Amino acid sequence: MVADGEGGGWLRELGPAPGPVRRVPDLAAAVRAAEHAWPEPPRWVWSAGEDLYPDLVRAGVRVARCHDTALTEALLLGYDGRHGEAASLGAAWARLHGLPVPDDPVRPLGEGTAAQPALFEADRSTLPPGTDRLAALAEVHDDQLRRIAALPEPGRMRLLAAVESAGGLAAAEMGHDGLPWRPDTHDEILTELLGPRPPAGRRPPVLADLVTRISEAVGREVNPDSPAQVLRAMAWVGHPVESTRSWVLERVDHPVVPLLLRYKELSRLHAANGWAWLETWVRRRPGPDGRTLGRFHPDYVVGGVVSGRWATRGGGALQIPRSVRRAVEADPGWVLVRADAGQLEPRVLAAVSGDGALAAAAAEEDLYARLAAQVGGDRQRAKIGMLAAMYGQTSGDAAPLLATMRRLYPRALEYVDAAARTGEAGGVVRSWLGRTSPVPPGWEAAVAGAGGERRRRAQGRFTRNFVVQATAAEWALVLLAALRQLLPAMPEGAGIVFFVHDEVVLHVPADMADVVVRAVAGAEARTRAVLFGDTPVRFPLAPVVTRNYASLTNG
DNA sequence: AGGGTTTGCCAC
DNA sequence: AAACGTGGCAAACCCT
Repeated sequence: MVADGEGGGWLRELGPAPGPVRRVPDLAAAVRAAEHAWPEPPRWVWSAGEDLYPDLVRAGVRVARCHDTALTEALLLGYDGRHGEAASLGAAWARLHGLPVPDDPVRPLGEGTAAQPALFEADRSTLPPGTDRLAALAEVHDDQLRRIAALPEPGRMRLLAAVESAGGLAAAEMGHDGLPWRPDTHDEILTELLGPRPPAGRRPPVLADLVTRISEAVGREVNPDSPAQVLRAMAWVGHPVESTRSWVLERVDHPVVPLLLRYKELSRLHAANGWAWLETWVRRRPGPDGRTLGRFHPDYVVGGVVSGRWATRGGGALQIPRSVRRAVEADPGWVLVRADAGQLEPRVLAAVSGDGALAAAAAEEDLYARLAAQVGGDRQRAKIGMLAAMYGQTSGDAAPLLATMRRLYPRALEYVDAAARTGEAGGVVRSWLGRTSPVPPGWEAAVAGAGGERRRRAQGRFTRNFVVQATAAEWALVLLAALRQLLPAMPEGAGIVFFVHDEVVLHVPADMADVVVRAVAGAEARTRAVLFGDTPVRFPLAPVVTRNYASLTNG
């Protein structure tokens, strides 16, 4: 599929017997028809779903599957150690023809709730003018299939490309539907904690009061937003500190400390998720009973993190603080279905390393409790030991615990230790499906000079964590893809509305909650089987039906 | 005035 | 308890 920038486009069936080029005046209508007319929906090949699919979704069209050449190109380049090279259709095509490779188009930063651009607006393919875009796309697609087939494990990369592409679909759909967000509840939370909303640019009353009390406690004017001024203030009152981080201040016994900590907490809320955020990111619409309903529309970036986790552009969707989650509430007559994969990373390590003892613990609902029994300590210490093994922590409490871990879970520890050694030596490691770690640019020079040994160890911690985090990220991608397939037909706006690393939230009519919960369970089973076959490791999702997000959030 | 860097905290 | 992985983001800071 190629769009013409005016709502239409060109289609051509690929495969053993390629069909003719079809010019269609209404791309959305043609896609909708194809999704229904064929015995099985097609796998759409397109050059950047990020540009195309949001427009289709806005036009009311959803597709079952796709092959996104930009996302796939980035995976294949990364596999070859070429992270960061341009991955657009124009770039891939130029490399095939030995031509100068254009940079990828720069995407605008998050646009908040501003009006969306016109249908199928931008041609960001970066192909030279006059190039037959459909032919170029087919050529790049062919080439990608060949490169995948030539890999040592083609099936894994084929799966990774498929779920990365499906992630692109899910991201656009979630961004469109949005997370149900009550502006009135958010405003109540802010007013409770900060006082009434101040005029723009002014501090809310509670913060202004704290500034006064902080200055009084110190004996001179202090702007608590300025780390430099706070450092000077602490020295002035006889408690010099090396930084103003809250865990450093917490250890200081002086009356100004509680005031500073309270100020930090509240000013963070005001700056990051205050009234300005609410205006920018939550689109309001009238609801029943005169209430105002809202939607938070994150702009997800699939594969935006080296490990394959998603990022977001603007709005901070992956860091919604616990204090405002009460504002996330299902519409009247609807419910939220929330499912998060508890202890995902140690379970992933158990599955990929094939460590029998760790897999036995990972067969349980509470992995850490089982670990504690095996380690002969308490749950908290077992958890610290496991995290230390995956993050490469060596100081503090971790050292003796690590020795125990090495003895009890030799294969699991060897798996991450080997990854760390590879990283320290400047090598690359790969996730279960083949996502590949980057080597920092200028590596040889960086490790040759002063601080080189520290750089090596840092890279070792990165690759150690990469093999686990990147595989956990693809577990989540497979889950999203499976869930998209297994969900029943639902009314407009219902479905997956939020995703953060190891957690999905669905917003559905209340009478569909049961069938959705079953779909989640089915998606987990399918994900486990597709990735790890008949492993004993479980990935408990424990889907919960609720009206309010906060009521089920830990902590 | 404007851009890049530093600091610190939020999430997983 | 505090230096152990991936990020986004805002305000202060520093320089041109």
